Amino acid sequence: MKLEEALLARNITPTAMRLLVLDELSKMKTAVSLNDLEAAFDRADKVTLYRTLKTFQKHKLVHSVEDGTGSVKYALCQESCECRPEDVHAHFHCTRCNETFCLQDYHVPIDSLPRKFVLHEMSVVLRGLCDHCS
Amino acid sequence: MKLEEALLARNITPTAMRLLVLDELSKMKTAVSLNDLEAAFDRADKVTLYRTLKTFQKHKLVHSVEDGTGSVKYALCQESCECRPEDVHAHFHCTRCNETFCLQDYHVPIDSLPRKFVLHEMSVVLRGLCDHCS
DNA sequence: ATCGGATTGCAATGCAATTGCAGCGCGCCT
DNA sequence: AGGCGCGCTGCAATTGCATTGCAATCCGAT
Repeated sequence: MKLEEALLARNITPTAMRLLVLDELSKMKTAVSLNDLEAAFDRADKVTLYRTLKTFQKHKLVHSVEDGTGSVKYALCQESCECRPEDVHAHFHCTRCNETFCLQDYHVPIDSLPRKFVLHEMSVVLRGLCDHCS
Repeated sequence: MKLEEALLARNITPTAMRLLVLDELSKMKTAVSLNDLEAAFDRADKVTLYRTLKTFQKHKLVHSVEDGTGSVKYALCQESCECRPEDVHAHFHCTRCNETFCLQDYHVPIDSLPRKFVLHEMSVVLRGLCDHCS
């Protein structure tokens, strides 16, 4: 099955829980918070979901965004993603509907860092109104 | 006095506390957290410092960064700053010394947002090693 | 069948941000 | 000069999210 393959491809041992979480995430159109994810399940322990996301993140299956709402949001990575700075896309947080979107093809040019600064990761968050709310 | 003028220019009524905070901030070379600021004073209430920063921020005397450490950092705005997206500069968080720098002249081009998305603010955080730590 | 490491669930903790309330100071009005 | 009101300050307490410890459970390998 496709979901299981995705886990294996990232060296994550597939468990029932993880498959369910991955399934949910793949249905999500926006980046979701831990609470959002919990709400998508009838009964699932929040900490387990938390750790599942952490595992996914460690293996680069999902990436996280701090969109300024105080709670971290998570979204699936693209298949080719290695979460290197050049892989990073921007995120857009709508201050009206409170959704956070992955702007997959909004990449940020990385040039002219000050001398001797070494870049490992980057995060770009835009805020405003999304297409539905503007 | 110069500090007092700065407050007045931003329509902030100058108080002893605020002058002290502004003085401290102007000495800081990096963006600082509430805890950092508190540590710079012998005895000052954290909540007062918190509210002072909030006031400064509302009046665009300081801007804030969420650098991913979990605690918000604050730094003085440039004189001309209105905190509009085009005023925004990037921030660099060194994962080794844990300092967060304002990259005053690292601006981010804002082009090609998806249709009907309206941009109000933006935040760009780079992570890696600073010049001292690399 | 058994063993051991990984996974899950539940309880509890840590920490930063935020709010409520009381006291205080300072300017303003009479 | 006295009194009022508003904003500022300090202290106590609460909220909410992230994170950890521990016990129970599952699953694959021997």
